[in-house]
Amino acid sequence: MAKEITNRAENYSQWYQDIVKKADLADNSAVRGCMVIKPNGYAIWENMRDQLDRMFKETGHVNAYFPLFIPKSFLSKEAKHVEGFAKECAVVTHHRLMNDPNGEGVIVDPESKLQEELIVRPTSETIIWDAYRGWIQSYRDLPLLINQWANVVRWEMRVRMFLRTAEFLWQEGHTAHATRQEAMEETLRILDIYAKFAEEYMAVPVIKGIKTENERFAGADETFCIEALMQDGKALQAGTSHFLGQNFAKAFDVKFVNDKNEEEFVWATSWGVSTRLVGGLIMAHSDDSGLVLPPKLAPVQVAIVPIPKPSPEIGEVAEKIMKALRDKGISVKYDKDDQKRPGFKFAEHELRGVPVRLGIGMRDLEKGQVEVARRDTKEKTFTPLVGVADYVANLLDDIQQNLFNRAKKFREENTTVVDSFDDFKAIVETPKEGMPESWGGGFLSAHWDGTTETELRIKELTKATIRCIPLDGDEEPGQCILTGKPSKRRVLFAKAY
RNA sequence: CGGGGCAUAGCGCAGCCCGGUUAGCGCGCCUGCUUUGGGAGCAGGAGGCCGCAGGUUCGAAUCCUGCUGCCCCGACCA
Repeated sequence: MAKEITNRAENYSQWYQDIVKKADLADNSAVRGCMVIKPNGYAIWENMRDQLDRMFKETGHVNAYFPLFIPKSFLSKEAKHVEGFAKECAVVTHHRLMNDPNGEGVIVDPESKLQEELIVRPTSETIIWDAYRGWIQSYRDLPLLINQWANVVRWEMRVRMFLRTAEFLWQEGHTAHATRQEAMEETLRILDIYAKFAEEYMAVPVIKGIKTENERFAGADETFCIEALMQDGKALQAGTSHFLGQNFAKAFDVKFVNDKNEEEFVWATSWGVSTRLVGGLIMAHSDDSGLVLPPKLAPVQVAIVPIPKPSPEIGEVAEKIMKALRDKGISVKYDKDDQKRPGFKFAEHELRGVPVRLGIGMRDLEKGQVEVARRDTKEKTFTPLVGVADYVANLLDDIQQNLFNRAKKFREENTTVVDSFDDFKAIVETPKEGMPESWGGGFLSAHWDGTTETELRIKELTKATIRCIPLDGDEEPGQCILTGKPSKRRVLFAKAY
């Protein structure tokens, strides 16, 4: 059939792409590395955005908007920061086009060269801290808790729908604080929000941790992250929260006067999640029939399919069910297309990841029941029409929980404690039965001597990197799996997206 | 940015090696009839500058050169 998708175990990345395309989430665009997010995909992002926005506001943050363009000179003010992003910046050099004198369309007007070139933001620390200098004088101006929803551009070599695109949508929080401790608390508060969002809304279990120096955000003193495991045994960094210390305050000369009338540099954080989360959501739950969405983020939570086709009787019942569901805040769609047969609609709603499908036929009406199909397990059952809204509401909760439990069980089964480099290598390199051919090996918990040199050597030998030093990891003396040198605790390795 | 593959109707493909009338097939689309509890059947119909630009030839989807885009695998990254 036209809508068939590649088997997940056969070719994971093709499977992923098939879902993105056939569930109508996104399209490739005329510009390499950029994508068109279609209504179906954008609706998922909107749900994510709305929930996160709520959580940010509940913790005292406000939204603002800073410019897309950053003067080139700003990037170089923070040495590490420029090092991190220089290789992937789009640069605006001119501001005008003109008709080609040779009649070949338009060309860049050479007369319109900018005095100072502009960088399309890869992230906004620099332009925001330049603005903050003017906003902050006293400790009474702090903390400054600002978030922005924006697009950013990072000129990536290799792109993948949602997971890594040249332009992507995200939120970036940029906060300013009077003390180191306050800034650190903010960094961790946001990390908790991200973890809660991932687990409770995306139904994706995450490990909270600290990045190694090597994986740290350019310009940060400390980077915290949430890491999730995808169904092909590879890790996905789902969100980062950075403790920036006074690096940007010093680079942009942002000082404040404390309550003892002393001048100090401001302490900072920044944090973000992006449309990458949509990619993570797809890879965490979906199956060979298509997208599987957690009810809390699904644009359509319930689809009602008349069997065999719409009729006044069925329509009347469907209306009643829809009203009852909507009264409970459940989004529902009545599929009244009379050209398509039920089987087609079933497959279509499964492909699009609708969590619950209700089927109503004349037989059901006679018996006063509806057929209920859940997307996560594909189980079907019948429930009385009376009380169907309560039944569905409970079922949605159950699906949400089941997806999380399933993903968590998968992660637990694919997290291995390793004590020798041979075992480590074997786990990373050995394909796993029933799993995609590109199996990444899952999470590996192992000892590491704490040096970047060893980290890079392990990456070179196995392609696995240190995803994080888990926050809840216990101190446990041991020996580095590569060098045998002493280690205080285990860290989490994986092949990563 | 390196290595490999692909580019033919909206989507998926055949044809190309070995050049030769109107370029095929499946799905989708349009019309009609019959169907209808898991991707309907029949009949008719529309839809193509064969990725782009050059070249070879009487003649190019097919051969040659260059370009562009996409995919896979590496290096880089969220």
